[in-house]
Amino acid sequence: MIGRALRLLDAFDAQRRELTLSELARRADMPLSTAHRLMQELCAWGAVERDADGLYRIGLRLWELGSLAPRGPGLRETALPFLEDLSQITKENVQLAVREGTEVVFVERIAGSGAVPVLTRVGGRFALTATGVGLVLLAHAPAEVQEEVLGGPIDRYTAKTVTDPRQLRRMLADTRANGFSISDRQVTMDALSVGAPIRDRHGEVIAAVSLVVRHGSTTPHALARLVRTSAQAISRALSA
Amino acid sequence: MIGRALRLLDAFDAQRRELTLSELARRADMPLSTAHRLMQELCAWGAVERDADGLYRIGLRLWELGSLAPRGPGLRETALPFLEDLSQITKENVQLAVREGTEVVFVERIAGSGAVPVLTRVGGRFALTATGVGLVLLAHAPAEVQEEVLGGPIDRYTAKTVTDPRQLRRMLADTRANGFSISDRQVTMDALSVGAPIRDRHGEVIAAVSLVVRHGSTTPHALARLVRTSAQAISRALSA
DNA sequence: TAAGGGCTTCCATTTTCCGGAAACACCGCT
DNA sequence: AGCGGTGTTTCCGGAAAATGGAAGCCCTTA
Repeated sequence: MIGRALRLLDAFDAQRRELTLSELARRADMPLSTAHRLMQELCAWGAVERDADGLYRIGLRLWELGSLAPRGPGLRETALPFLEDLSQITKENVQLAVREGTEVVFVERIAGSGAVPVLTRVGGRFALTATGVGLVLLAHAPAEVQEEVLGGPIDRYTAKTVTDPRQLRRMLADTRANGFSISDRQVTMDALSVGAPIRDRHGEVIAAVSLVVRHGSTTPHALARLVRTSAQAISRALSA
Repeated sequence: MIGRALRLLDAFDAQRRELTLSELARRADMPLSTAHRLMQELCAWGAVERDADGLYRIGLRLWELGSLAPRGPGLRETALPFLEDLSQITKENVQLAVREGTEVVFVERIAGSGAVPVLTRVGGRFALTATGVGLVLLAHAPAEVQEEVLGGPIDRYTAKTVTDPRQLRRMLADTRANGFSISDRQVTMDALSVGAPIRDRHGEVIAAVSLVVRHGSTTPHALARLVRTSAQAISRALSA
């Protein structure tokens, strides 16, 4: 069963990049002998590595494979110059993200020189309902995804986080109508983000870009124009 | 069998980031029905993705996992500021690489503003015998690796590529003695690279950094000082 | 309309994986 | 030294899952 091996790999995360065999077996909930055999196979192929200390880590081989993901590094490559422009002009935080299931995955993040510290990490995940990029991606997601997200429990991060499905639906409609989203202090009380959709050649929304600024520092609509323009430029670059 | 699934993933490379089921089965040399079932499992987990066009691609999930590799993105993170300094000061190309088996794997590459175009790609591989980083990593590799590399056939890229094992051994000895390596036009006739070792807290060489400059533009020894200093700074940052 | 290429499903066979158990290695503690 | 604790490795028979040929489906092209 291939699922077993994948469960083992799942045991790694940003906090735990190095694990002992026992920890792996515990976290993946399987007998030690099974974990041992599977890890040996993964090791032989290079998916994981292990040195004298006996700890397992994600291997280079897996990283190489991962860097072939079109929606990850592929997207990142073509978008990067535009994101840097945006960062240069505004001196604010720029984020690039895609949707995976019912979550946002951050693909790139450029920290602006004098900007609010952001808590997202490249490769990290977040709820679709709170961030600027999340709202854009949710607004253009298939109906079934929207229902699943709006029907389920909605995480609250601050007093300003919108958790009412009716209100969220209105925000999504606005996002579609305006071509940009605003998340005002929904993640932290000192930050606001403005997101815009990136489309493929067929017009499908495949990613989102956003600016994250300190609350009150600028008017959202000024940012919206910049972000939308940048998103459109990226869309064009992708279609070329 | 887990090896089967890994063989399928191996079918992807930088040239072929999107494959049909048939191509996958062909490249991994297995029946269509087997490939189909395995790809379905990988898809369900998110290791690969597939949209309406039916093509398979590496999935985000795999990219996320890959970005947990300590020797890849982990090393990159701590080294990046130093590499950028080096790039700022010299305006030349900076490369960061590690050894995997008998090859160099490039972990980061910063293109200098007015520098020679380099042909390496992040996540790409190269022979240990030709580049500046390769010579450093080979010079400090276990004896068995050195034997395997020097004993086997040695790729030639230019008229200046050193392919004689005796001469290579001398270069490796020099590299160890000097604390830096010089690859003079061994990869392309217009470029020269100078590499230096990055060590972990135990003094083991775990990576290498290099400057790649146009041949004749600067004296190698001036570069060597810069690269060595930078490599030592990175080593210290890693041990902290 | 027929042929070709690609994709998906089915299912009996057989191969492989599974995981308990036992042994091993290495601590720190008494 | 002896002892409990923790982590690792190997073994092997029973059980379960992978395998891949075949047949059917859906396109596009000739």
